[in-house]
Amino acid sequence: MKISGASLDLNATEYGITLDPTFTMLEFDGLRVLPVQTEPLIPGHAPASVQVPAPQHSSVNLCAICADRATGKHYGASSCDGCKGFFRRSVRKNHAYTCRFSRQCVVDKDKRNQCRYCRLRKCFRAGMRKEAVQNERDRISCRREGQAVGTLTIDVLMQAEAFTHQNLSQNLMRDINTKKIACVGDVCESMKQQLLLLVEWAKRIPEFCELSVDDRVALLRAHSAEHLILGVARRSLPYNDIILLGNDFIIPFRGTEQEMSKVAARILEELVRPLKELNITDTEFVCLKTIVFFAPDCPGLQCAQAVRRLRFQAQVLLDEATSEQRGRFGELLLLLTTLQSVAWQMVEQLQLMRLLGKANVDSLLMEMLLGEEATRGPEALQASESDPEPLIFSTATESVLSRGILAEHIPMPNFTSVILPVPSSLPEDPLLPTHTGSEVFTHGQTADMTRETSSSLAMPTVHTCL
Amino acid sequence: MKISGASLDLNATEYGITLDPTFTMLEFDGLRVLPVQTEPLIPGHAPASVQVPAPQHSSVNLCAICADRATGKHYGASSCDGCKGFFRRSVRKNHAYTCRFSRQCVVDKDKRNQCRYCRLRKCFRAGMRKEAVQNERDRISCRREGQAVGTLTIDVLMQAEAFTHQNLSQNLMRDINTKKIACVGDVCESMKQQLLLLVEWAKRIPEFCELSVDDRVALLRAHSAEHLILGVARRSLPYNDIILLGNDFIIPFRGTEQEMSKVAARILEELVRPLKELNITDTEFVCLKTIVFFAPDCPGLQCAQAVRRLRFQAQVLLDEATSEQRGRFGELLLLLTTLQSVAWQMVEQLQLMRLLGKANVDSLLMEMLLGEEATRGPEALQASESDPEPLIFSTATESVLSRGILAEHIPMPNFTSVILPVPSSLPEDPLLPTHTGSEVFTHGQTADMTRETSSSLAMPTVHTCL
DNA sequence: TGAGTCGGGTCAAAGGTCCC
DNA sequence: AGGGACCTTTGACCCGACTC
Repeated sequence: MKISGASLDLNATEYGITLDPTFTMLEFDGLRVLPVQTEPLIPGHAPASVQVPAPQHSSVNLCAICADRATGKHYGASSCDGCKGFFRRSVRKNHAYTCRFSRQCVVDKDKRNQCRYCRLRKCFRAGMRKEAVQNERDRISCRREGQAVGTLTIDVLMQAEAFTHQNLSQNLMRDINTKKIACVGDVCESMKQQLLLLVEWAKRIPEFCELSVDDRVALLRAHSAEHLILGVARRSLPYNDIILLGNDFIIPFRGTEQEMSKVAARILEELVRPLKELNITDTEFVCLKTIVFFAPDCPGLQCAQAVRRLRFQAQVLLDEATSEQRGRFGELLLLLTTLQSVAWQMVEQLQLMRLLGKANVDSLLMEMLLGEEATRGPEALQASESDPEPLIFSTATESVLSRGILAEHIPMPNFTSVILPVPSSLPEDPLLPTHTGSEVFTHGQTADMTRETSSSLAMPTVHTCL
Repeated sequence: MKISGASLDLNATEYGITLDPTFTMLEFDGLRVLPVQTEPLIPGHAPASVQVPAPQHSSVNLCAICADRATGKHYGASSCDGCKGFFRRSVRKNHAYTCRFSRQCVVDKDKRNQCRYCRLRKCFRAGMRKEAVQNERDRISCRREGQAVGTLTIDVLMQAEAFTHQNLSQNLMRDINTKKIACVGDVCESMKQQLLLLVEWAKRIPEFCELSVDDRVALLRAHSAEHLILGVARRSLPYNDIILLGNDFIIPFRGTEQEMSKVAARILEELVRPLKELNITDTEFVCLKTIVFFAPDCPGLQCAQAVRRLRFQAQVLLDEATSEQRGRFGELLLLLTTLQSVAWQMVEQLQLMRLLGKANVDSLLMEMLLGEEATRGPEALQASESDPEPLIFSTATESVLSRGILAEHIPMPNFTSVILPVPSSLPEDPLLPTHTGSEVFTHGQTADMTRETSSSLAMPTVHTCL
């Protein structure tokens, strides 16, 4: 805050009392030696117009303190740069000088640095006002400092994202009209691919890799449905009323299977459309994705506080990435409630279709989307819950219900599994060769990829992917 | 002028951590403007686009960035000449500033030159647009409108909120230990009270009253569960591990009925705890509530765009109410996904208990929370759906499932009802006499209130409440 | 039409920088 | 550890096209 209105007054008083009892700023306004010149200035016209006692080197051109060449009026007095700087520094730092002699030192160009007390006094007497010295301002120089609130950076997130998009440009090449309409099986295949990519994406975030295995698994399980929806919505941004899957199939707004049409319509209407209107950038997208990913309320999280910090960093990054447009940050964040709603509807739909035998849901989807372990049926899961609440239904339908919301907050039981090594930092080359990437993720080679990524076990689970 | 050499250091200490140096403000080019509204605003009324929390005097004359005297609207925000020039120079020269502190510097008349990063960011947040800065002297013929935020104000929201809290202080008087533990019936009673209060709250927002009846009903139905949870979380903030209902019953963290304990635990853990940590203010609370309320994705909404604008205004108000603390706005908004999750779990739990006969769910709860009309069973609702999708289950269990998520986006069929008059603007005295309020909402008089509020029909519905 | 608004621009006098 | 020559930024003020 403002220090020393008081101390400066004290300072001035001190000068006034010891030297010149009549010394005050107001009086100086009156008995100013130099003309106070506040008349309307004509632009381009020198302010020296009025008072011209001496022809050439009028006093306006001379420093009123030391008679050096003046560079203009400063703080109320025509002065040189030296006296200007001296006055500013003295006032800013609230310096208290003392005269070693009898306070009658000559202050001129040569001797102005011999007595700071007398120089400052002459500044005041020449009309300089301490009020004209402003607050310290921002630095101009371009040297950079300051550091991050956390370690999460846009760069890391963008690189992780780039990895999952090596097939995107290829898809864009092909005409959208030549793509085939997806059946339920195609959708499931695409989801599986994307979930594996999500795991790979996460593994490229060093902060994720530093978490415990259980927490990594918990995070991957918790909001995978949102990530699928978010990803598909982003991929579909360039098109109209068409959802483009990761394996190059499409879901049109109309004319698809009933089971998928509702979710598809909501994706297009409630997510793709707003995202189009916002014209979301890549930076914003990865921030949103990261915010969804580091979900501190995720059930069974051991280190929820660390996850909360990471999400905080991510949302601050998004805030900064959007700060040029009022309301944009909020609009993007509010899309997450919509995303959650659509994702849950998709999960319920999937669960329903699985129970009706309309969809062949494999173990990875079971674990990450439906929140169940592939090796067990829903009954086994229920039996393993520690909650003593009596079972209300024992039919498969209960599973639909409980998977939706209730069971989301039942911690998964740990089970032994093979954990593949996790990189402790970013790999030397975070991007796989483009060739491999585009080949692996092309439709028709899904099985290869699955086998490749989870090689040590026949059955893919989140644990084995890590 | 005042001297404040120490202020920066003070700030630095206060802010603590600092942030990423690589950030630049002006790296984006083609950002579009948000939910574009070109609606005709009342000329001459031009509400201050942004206003500082406190003053209610003519904020139109104050600079939205630094609160200096404004010289008019510049680049989309009411601002002073200094901020006008600063914004133009920054945009023209494509400056990239860096905050030396933690990007939450105070920007006011005295300190506006201390951090150009934070000043520029505040310019954007106040509504200034890069596009409004022209390159040369040639003017763009089309005189762009100043993007006014809207008519929603903190004052109106706070007054509406005050109405619903007339009984709060009374409750606080009584010792928390003397309160009784709620049974399921008490919870349902409390919910009904609170839902009626929600209707009254909404009716005190002029912008709500200007919507069509169908839209008003749709909004009230859409997120009532979230409002119940949000309200109960806020009411419980002063206590530890105890949920305080509106009718003065309590739900302890442990020792309540199984059906309620899970939801109660999540409310305490995932909502009350973070809200305590954030120490949410009343202003922030009403903004959050309003954001939840004006849900543009709400099914069956005719005028979704208007609702979107209102939510936009509300989130900008929240942003401004939180702008002094970095990350706070985002943390508050992210609580809404948690709120949604908890609310849905509560609805499923309630649905379950209703089906099991454990809870006596009356018609208002049915309509607002479970999304069904009281006069019909679930079968009737399904039969009225226009969607030709074949029924999969015809048991009551299907209803549980579909109510959860699927049916949320099935538009409710219209039905004739009695509509009580809606005030077209704020009533002369927006607050009912305290006497009436505190009596009506005291526990034990719920039946009276219900009868009073929906007097024209024996059966309360949202329509009749309006 | 004439006052009001909001783009543009200018430049005195603030500021900061950095070698001495 | 200042001093001061030299450069940058600020903002009060003005102009002019356009609107009401």
